[in-house]
Amino acid sequence: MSAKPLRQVKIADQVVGELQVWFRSGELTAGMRLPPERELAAQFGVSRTSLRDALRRLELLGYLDARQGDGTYVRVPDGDALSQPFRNLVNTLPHNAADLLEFRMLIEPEVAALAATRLTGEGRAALLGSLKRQRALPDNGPRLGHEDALFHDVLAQVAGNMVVLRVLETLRDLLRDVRTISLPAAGSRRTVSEHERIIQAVLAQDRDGARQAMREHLEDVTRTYQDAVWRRDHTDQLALQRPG
Amino acid sequence: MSAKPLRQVKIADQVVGELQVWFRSGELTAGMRLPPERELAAQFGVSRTSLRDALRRLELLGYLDARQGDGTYVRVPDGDALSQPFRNLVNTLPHNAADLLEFRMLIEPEVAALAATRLTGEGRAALLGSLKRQRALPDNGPRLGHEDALFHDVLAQVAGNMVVLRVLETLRDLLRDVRTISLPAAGSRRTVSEHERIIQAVLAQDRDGARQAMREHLEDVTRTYQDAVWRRDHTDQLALQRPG
DNA sequence: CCGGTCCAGTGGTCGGACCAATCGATCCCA
DNA sequence: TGGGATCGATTGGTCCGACCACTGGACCGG
Repeated sequence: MSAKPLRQVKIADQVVGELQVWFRSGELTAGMRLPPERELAAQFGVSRTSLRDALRRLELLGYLDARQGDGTYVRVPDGDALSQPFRNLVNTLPHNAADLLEFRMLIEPEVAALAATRLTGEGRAALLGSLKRQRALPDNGPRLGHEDALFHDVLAQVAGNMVVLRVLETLRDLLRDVRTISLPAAGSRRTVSEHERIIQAVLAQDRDGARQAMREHLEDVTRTYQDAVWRRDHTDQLALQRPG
Repeated sequence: MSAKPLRQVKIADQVVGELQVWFRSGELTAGMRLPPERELAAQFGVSRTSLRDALRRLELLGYLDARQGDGTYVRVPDGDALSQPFRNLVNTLPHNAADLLEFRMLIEPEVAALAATRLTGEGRAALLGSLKRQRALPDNGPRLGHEDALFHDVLAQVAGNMVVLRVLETLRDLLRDVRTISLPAAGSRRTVSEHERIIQAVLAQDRDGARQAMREHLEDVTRTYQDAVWRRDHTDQLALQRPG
């Protein structure tokens, strides 16, 4: 006679509910360590499987942080968790390099502009450190790609929006072909000098300058990439005709 | 000596990645049933535990629907499914809502600018149709939110970038509650007139004007939202002091 | 042709075992 | 005595095999 459950309530769901109640009671505050899984499972009267299921969900939503060999800690969800719908979306969508590149070109100049307005002492130090490491790089060495990614990451961090930071990371990951092709073609000297221009503008808190520098940098990367691809496709044709 | 892995990569994470590859290959379409868990686990060479872990994550994000006794089905996440797990997160932690609003403010002005440069006959018709419907709306009726979402969708469609379109859609879903707060506060007249200004700029293929109009519109929305929240929180305080 | 029954297959739950990472106490040596 | 290496207990991560709960469809009887 009562409402029929359209969806069988899973045990993990109930546990999630109980844990949320526990959270809201204020008894659990950020940084605290939860009891061990085996203990919690016994306490709730469920198997460790179901208990873990509940914990994983809360972890995915950013409320928990499980560390192997240590414990599970309470934390307050930040943009890291919120970025997941976007990351999954981009990862699931059919890959279209043009759309992804354009998307990045929409976002990142604004990120540079934001960074210029939100520069802190830490941010200044991080940017200078990145610049120093980039300058010390050997020409076209294998670490250029890594430092390049790191630079963009630091910049997004200075901008202070975790969601945007993670989304940009995902975009870069999906566009790694672009990087491996266009970076060597551009050469580390050119890349680093373009980065330097961006950094200088941010350090000067020149909002428009930072945006413009980043825009030109990305346009340059895109152009180099397209040229390199065009050249590769055409030399491939020639290579087939040559021995070796 | 090499980079230290800050986060141990879990098996379920890898499986999620492989499933995402499968998704975007187009081989899996909505409504399809996945192979049984036992079979999939064998196929990926992992235990059923880890495989289930991956499936549960994709289920939480709205990409899968598991039915006991039947099977696990592929689905395209609608706004509800996608935003529901995260809605609490947005509503209870203002910092997260701010990140999302800022993210939107980064993207959408550029989308408006893009739309202005890529306007086609179809796009013109769609925008005019949207404007007409918006004008015919009763003041603060229930359909205002719907038409508002539709307007932004049409605009992104005119801009012609599928990735950006879907990202903005997700953003709006996550911010749904924000909209229900700020829209009535602004009133439909003001909202529609701001939309109209954007549409006019796009129709005139005025790139900078469209960007600027959208930026001001979003700033207005954000300000209205913050005011409304501030007022709500403070009237809550007063309500506590009053009887009833 | 209809309705009920039964059964194979599927996701959900369980318990136990072992692996792997971490922390901290302990021990050893300079 | 101080510092560093070692080892063990603890904890989350993974695997396995079994069983439960539910569903859809085949089968059967009227």
